[in-house]
Amino acid sequence: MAKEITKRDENYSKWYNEIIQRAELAEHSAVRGCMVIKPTGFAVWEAMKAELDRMFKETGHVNAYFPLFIPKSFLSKEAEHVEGFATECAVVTHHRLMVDPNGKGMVVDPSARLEEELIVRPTSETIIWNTYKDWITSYRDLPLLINQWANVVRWELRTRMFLRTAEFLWQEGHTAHATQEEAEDEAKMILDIYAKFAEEYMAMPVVKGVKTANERFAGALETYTIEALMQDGKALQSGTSHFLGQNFAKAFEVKYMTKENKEEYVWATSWGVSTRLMGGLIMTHSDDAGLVLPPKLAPTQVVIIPIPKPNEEIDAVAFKIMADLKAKGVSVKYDQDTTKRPGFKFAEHEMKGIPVRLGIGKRDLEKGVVEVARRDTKEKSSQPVEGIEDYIVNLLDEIQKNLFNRALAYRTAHTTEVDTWDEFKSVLEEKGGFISAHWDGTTETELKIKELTKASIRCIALDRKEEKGKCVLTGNPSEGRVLFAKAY
RNA sequence: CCAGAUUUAGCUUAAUAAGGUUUUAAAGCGCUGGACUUGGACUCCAGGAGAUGUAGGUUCGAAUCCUACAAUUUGGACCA
Repeated sequence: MAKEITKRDENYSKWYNEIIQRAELAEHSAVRGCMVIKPTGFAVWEAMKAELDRMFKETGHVNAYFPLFIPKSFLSKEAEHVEGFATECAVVTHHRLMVDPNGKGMVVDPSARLEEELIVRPTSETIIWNTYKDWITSYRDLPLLINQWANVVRWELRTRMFLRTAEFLWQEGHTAHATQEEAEDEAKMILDIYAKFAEEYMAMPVVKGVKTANERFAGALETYTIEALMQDGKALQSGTSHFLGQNFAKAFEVKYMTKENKEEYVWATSWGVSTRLMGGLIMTHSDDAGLVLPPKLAPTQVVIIPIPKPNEEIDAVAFKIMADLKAKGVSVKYDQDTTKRPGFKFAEHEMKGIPVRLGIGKRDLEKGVVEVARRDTKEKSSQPVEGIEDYIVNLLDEIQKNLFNRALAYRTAHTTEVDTWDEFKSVLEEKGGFISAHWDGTTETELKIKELTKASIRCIALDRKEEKGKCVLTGNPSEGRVLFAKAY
């Protein structure tokens, strides 16, 4: 295996794939478009999941589980919804195999055809709303705030590790409310949770916004999104929260009795983030030396390396430091492998993104210090063994902040206001990133711009300032700027 | 799904511009055992295992040429 990985500015896609391989996050499986998430990668996902789950529960949501299979007829009950997913569904048609009468191996038993074909869920709105119909009869049953952690399948034609795979893991929240306002508030609150999670835990700055009609979830009245900017200047839609209005309630006849004894349709939301966040995490922070993980999500936050190899004296100090760190809630590993040299270990743990490395050698011990190397800046310093645990706790915090600030600075530097079409094209071509420009509000213009430049409207930022202007393409009046970018 | 590229052992690569001499497909790394080693992927000794993506075709003879399929990959179309 080569020592170095491909550099970001040489071939970003290749770099991304190599990081995943070398950091042992995931690998391709024997099934086309599906990946194996390896223990290291899954540990990061579990850390993300644990925090998100906590945040959902804190705001009154509960977990449940709905079936993997959805009767085909369910999917077609909401017209826009089915249209959005029809082209990427895996369909179960049979339930039995038999020995091939003409040869070796197994074939599908033609007599075992299902009466109604089943769709492997691409998302669960339909099966869930079919269920909610029975659960909701009174205003007393509302709001209904349910989340599920599940896998879904979307038959993608072109896949990329974590960013777009045929099967992926996610959470999908599905809520029912008595009033429109309550449902809209729910969708926005979840967006806030997503943004908070992305920024505080993933150290990934995001723009909160709403999608244009064209980019909206199939079946939603409003789609809120968090958009992040990757190091290659492309945007990543990282989480979405949808206000579904009464579309699904009407399609599945979900009505409740108000206090006034009147029958009303409920108001709905759905929202989700997926293992795609892993892709965002990798691309936001990592560098040409490998993966960089923010301390709050790193399965191992500190690694201790004995130089040149473990001995009694070094072990004693290492175990003491480990115990002190563990007592402070820091996850730490002591690399006692005697078959690898320190230099190899340094590079290996850098590749895997461990935030802090401690090196302990005889010379260090004589001086009562250890070497502390931080992954984000690659800076090294000697620190006294005495009180090292407090130093590390602060350092982890500092690294977490630095990663966020660094990513934010990148995004700020790569968000460009443009007012002319020529400028739009040249910035997109030469610099990339978000382009903040006026848009006349029509789908027609949006599609035209996409056709001409491949840039789409990522979102209309929630905090954008009102500002009269002229559409960058058509010159028609505009109420404010929107964010354009090429996207994953 | 469209266009291009790729596919030889766990990984990386070799096998003359050209199908054939000992091609009985070669090697390095990794693996196993040992030595050495106080700061960046060493070095040395010993050991064992391992491959031409799949299916056809051309040929006296195919890793090498052709076709199809598959997977991967880059760019695109499509896509919450």
